[in-house]
Amino acid sequence: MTTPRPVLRFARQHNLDNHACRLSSLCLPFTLCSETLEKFGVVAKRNAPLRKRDALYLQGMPFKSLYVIHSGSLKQITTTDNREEQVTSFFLPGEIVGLDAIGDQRYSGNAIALETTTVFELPFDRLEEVSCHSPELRNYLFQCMSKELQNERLLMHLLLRKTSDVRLATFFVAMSLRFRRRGYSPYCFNLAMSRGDIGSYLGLAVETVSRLLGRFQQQGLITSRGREFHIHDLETLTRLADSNGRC
Amino acid sequence: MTTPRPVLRFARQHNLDNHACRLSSLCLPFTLCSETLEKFGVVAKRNAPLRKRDALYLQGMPFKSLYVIHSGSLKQITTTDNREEQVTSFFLPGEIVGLDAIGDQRYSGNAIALETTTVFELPFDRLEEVSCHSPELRNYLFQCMSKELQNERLLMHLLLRKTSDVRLATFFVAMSLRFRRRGYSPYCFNLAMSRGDIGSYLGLAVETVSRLLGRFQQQGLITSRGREFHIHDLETLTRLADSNGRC
DNA sequence: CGCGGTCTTGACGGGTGTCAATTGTTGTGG
DNA sequence: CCACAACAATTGACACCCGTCAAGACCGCG
Repeated sequence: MTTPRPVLRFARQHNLDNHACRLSSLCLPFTLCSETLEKFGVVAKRNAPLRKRDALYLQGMPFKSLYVIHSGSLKQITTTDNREEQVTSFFLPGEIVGLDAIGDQRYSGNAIALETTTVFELPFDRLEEVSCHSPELRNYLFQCMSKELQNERLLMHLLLRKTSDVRLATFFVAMSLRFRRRGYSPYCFNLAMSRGDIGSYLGLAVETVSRLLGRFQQQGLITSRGREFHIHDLETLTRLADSNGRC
Repeated sequence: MTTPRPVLRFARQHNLDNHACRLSSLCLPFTLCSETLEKFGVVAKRNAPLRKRDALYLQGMPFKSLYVIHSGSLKQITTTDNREEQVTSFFLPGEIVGLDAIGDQRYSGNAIALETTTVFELPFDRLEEVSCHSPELRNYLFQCMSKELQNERLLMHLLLRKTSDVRLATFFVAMSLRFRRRGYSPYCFNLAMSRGDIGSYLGLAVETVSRLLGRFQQQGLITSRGREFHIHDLETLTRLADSNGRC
């Protein structure tokens, strides 16, 4: 038979030589003083683009670098002992990938490109070097991780006791925020992930996601054509996300 | 009427003078070289004990210090815009409290003592100073946060799609592990939190928790008398926690 | 002893996962 | 360029888990 679709092209892309590149074009979630940004930039290398379904890293690989998404998007999938696959995160442009790998020095899942995606690589040993002399950078990293930890904790614990519609509404509000923060329209965006990915991320069955999308559309909250989403009533969507869930 | 039970004694305890104290007696989740431990110890101050229901800090208070539990236990409760209260974490001896506050420089919930509890205070500005000259300490902090982030992410996303029995089994297995790591028996321990706290943490109704405890007991997996738990069959409990949930 | 809070147990209904069938979309090869 | 296969998304029917409400038991504490 024909060679199976090469899901992973990690080796290939890893052999390419990278060129140093400024990060000034990245709208990072926090503001950095230009000096710190500079130092950050010195460390960053631009990698060759990933194509859809390529892996940036694989679960269990030794941790070497953090990455910042330049364009495109990633999902992180963790496989449990049980052979269950679980989407644990989505990453959009400007967001830092791999923070959860520092702890045990291994990546905690497969990072898969959802579309053509380019990233900057931040070798962690270089980061550590630089952070010796730059308190700003050090604090920046601390803040990134702490914020993510806080978000994750609160969001997940909230979602645990909420109905599917609240979960999905929360998802859209969060996505809208992330796009707004990047300077894009918070009302109209493409989500490269599949319904199945969204379901896995939110702990819902694909069918439920699909049904809810239909209902939201019927209620005039959003319209979805394929993977393009328009948000018409962000306010009630937000109210729904903040609501008790079980009413 | 009599003065209402003083739930919060933060001010009182904060006015007491603290004395410096070694952390060597703490079984931290990761091993530190003695030199780093020393430096850590220089920073630590021992605080006056908290009584049950006292708060170590309150949601929204400016972040100043991390804390390490010496004895006792804490829960962290976050109140949403909606006046919903959500238990986001439990902290046992040796564990670090407050990591999720570094990001926005404010504590993200109320830290409430579940029993008489003593903590060491680690003023963050001192930590930052010391971490300038100690790569070990810096890395240790990074690792703590990263590990917690990874745990939280995977655990929560897994729980999202699991049935109540799997959630509770997971909770017990995790607790058992945490006690074992501290050198205590993984088969017999006291959990100072109420059923309601456990339910909130796992996203389950109190009644469900109670029913499940009954079922587990009936199946010979555990026995529970009040807040004292004996684990009889950790293996099947683990298998249950790792199972698909919906079978 | 009696009160308030915590825990347990029962009955009921709605939300959501599972299974199954259909349609739409993407990508590959003739 | 079309045909076909593989995959993704939608829609419906049904069962069952679990949240809600309600009542009662247990416990600590004054």
